[in-house]
Amino acid sequence: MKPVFHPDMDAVEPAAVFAALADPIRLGIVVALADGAEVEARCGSFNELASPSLLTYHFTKLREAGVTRARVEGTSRLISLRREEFDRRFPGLLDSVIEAARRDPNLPRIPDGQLCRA
Amino acid sequence: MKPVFHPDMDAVEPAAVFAALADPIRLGIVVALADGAEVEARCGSFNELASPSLLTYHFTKLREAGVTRARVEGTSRLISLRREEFDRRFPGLLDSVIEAARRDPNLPRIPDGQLCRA
DNA sequence: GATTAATTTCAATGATCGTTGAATTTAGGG
DNA sequence: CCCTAAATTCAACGATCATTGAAATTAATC
Repeated sequence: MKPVFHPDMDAVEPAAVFAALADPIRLGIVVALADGAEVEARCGSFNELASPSLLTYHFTKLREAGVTRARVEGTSRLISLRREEFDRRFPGLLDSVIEAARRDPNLPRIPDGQLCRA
Repeated sequence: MKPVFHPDMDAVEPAAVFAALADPIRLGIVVALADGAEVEARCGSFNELASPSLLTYHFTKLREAGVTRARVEGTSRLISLRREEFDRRFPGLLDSVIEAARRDPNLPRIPDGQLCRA
């Protein structure tokens, strides 16, 4: 498995972050990761948001914007928010983003307990 | 002068807001409006960020996303942030957005005192 | 009413975006 | 070693994006 690229948080530009958040599916992923019981989630947990191929595309966008992290484990990938690092770089931003997105009625949601790391 | 459209703040979607903020020039406009001495600014105040034609395009994006307001006065248009309304809808978001953008070293800046409404 | 300054409109461009589907990689279990 | 599950890669598509420049609008001023 080839290593996954994660940008230096200091090199992450605000405009790039907002570009990553400018999509309902990606916002849905962020909210699910923030609200889910598990800190890490398999890509497959999001299968009802989009096709696997499209999910890979969206995960890449989020990861390259510094929002998420990906960890390889066997044939799975575990996705999580880069909470602490991101908050240090952009204090308060992720919280208000999540709070804003959480109230959006027509964001794609994934049922509770469907996020798993196993 | 034909009236300018402003969306109902309740109808503004988070993803659309982030799309509006996902551009350096528009972020520069938002920061300038937030930090400038004048609450309202003429479009022409931003002439060194982009051509007039391109500025119109960017102002439209910001306005349709609920971020800014435009008021017609004579041959000019006065741009301002929709602060209170926006904050009521998305508490804390604009503040952390501006704070994040303010620290971006390669955002286009407009010199202090160059914003004017006259 | 002609002139001028501020801004918009419009058509055109190349670039990027979100999406699809089919083919490929990778790793674990029989 | 084969099979299956999980996810990526790749080429293609139409849609939207940021940008340009030339032409049109609009209103204050002479």
